[in-house]
Amino acid sequence: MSASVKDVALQAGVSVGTVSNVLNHPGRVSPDTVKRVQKTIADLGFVRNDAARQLRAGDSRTIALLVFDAANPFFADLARGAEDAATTEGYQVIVANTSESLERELSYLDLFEEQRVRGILISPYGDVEPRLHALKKFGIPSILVDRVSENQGFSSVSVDDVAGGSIATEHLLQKNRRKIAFVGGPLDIPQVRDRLLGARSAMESQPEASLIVLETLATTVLEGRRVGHSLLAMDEADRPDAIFAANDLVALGLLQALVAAGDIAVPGDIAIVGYDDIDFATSAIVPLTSIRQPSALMGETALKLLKEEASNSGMKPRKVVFQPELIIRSST
Amino acid sequence: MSASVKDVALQAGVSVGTVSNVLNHPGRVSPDTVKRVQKTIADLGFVRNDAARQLRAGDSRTIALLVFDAANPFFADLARGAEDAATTEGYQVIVANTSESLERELSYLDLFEEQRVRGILISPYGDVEPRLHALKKFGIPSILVDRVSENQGFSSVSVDDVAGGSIATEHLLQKNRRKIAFVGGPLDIPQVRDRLLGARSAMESQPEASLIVLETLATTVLEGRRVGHSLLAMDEADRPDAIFAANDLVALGLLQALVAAGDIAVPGDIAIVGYDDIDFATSAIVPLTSIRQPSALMGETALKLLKEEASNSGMKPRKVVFQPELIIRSST
DNA sequence: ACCCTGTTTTGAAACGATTCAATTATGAAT
DNA sequence: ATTCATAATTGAATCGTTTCAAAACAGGGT
Repeated sequence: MSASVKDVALQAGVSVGTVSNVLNHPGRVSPDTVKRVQKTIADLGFVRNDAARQLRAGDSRTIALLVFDAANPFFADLARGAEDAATTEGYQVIVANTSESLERELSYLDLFEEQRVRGILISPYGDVEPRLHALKKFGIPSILVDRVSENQGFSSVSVDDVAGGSIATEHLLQKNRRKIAFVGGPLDIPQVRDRLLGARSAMESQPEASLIVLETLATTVLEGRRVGHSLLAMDEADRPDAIFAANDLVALGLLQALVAAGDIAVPGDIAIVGYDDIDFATSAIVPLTSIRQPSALMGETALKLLKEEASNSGMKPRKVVFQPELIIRSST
Repeated sequence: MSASVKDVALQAGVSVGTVSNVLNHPGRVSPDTVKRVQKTIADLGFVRNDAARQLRAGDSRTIALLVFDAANPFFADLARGAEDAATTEGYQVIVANTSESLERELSYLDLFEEQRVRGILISPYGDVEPRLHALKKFGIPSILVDRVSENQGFSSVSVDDVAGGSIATEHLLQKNRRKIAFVGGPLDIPQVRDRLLGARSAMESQPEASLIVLETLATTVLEGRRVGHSLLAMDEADRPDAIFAANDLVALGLLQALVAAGDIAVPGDIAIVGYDDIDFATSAIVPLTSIRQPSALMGETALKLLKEEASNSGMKPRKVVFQPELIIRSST
């Protein structure tokens, strides 16, 4: 159907080897020949078949980025960072979204293995380290983003979530809040767990303060709204006077539910801190205090680590940890 | 390095053809043999090489989705719709983001051509129809999303942006606003142009009302904020009393700038209508009136159209147009 | 025994690039 | 003229699958 390297060779009066060289090592070919072959390529509309290229050459230019919630702007920013870095490095990034399904997560990993991608950037949802180990043995390195390796087996780029949780909670305590609720989940997601852990450790400095945990099924706006409504239904005396939300989406959902009702003031009755500092936190109904993570920089860093690991498979895992930053706005 | 179909064949005591059949047409192979081969595959950790598969079989299972702003939740929703549909159809979607760069847009199209993807879903940024035509001739169909084909050459899934613009503007007029500003850009993006067109046509019913256009460089929160500040700097008498923003991101940016200043009330002094009805519109500082598009459904529909076109290349282009819906909230 | 009809299985021939050892051209130096 | 070193070109072998015509097998029915 479409022209192959052989057709080009025939038409240009050279051998297939020369055509391939024009494509991949133009320096080895005389300038005249390069020009002639390129003209023929244009005339015939030849387009190199990447499957054949990859089969023979053995290396892919594609890097996969696997996240569990592409709707979260935090991941969109992270992806952009990775993509920008990839473009300058000559790689291509494909983004896949598992929508918080372990099944999909594994099935995408299978796919990437069949495709022999050059490497994987993953913000894991389930317990995939064993699978990633197998991939590594197979020759496909992974970098964990927004999470550290459980057993030091992988390089990672993350933010100190324990510190973040602690900063957020300290801030609330400092504002004289004493009945704090942590809203987020599921709790087996490490990011969520660590943020909670940080919150707990901050609580220790204030023995008379209490922390309750309201677990959600996902860290989404919808779940936040759900919890918000359940807070409205609560007896006023029992209500917390502050909330630390596991991420901004949950925080925004809470805000929607609480503020829409009109009889709960933020931060008057309840102060709220979110996490991620997404763009929309600024323009929220009550501009949201949040913990900022350098999302694009994280994506960029992860890609660079991966690049090194891909070209030098014997490397020791490295761990880059960024520090989170408290951004104070009206919600506290 | 890794086991091939030949290794499996050898180890299992069958021919390579049989191994391939176990993989692709298990019905043709006796149950015993299937079981034996599958065990060997597991033992050897064989993973099919997709490049080889695609080279020989000639067809790819991959569909590309190319958008110009992955940070816009509208596109994230659209992508999710397409992904979900793809999974059930046995396809895989890879998402690529051009960040509003024509150069990147073309370079991704080149890449997809080399990869012989099964088809392309694209929300075009620049004038890519000629390029898409070439791809079609080459055997790669495209579906336009969120935009119709200029010359009827391609199937498309879109929302009637002219109607949307008109609905939004009528709503403002009905609220007795007479000095309306359209904020968005660049104006050569068809979506923006059409929304403006709709606004203009709605204006005709109110000759004494005026429409000014404040063009932005991109439809982002940042640009919205920039325009917002320039409005603040304006003489109060000259200020518009209503804004129709080309999308919700711009509207949220405007809100941030206007409301933060404190001396402009929304909707008191200026009413605002956005476009897309993203999740965050609800939880905005002033919940945003917006024009809703069925984003996930659009993605799903686009994928289905593509699937049909991929298996039957002679099809006439079809055009699916959804109707936009006005969602009224506090900002008007 | 033999024929016939399905089922299974086989294995060589693609697919379209890249690679690399071998060959040929080029031209400067003697 | 001849030699030699270097540059440019060749083309067969290879990557790991799938395909498909042909061969082998199984098991009734006569």
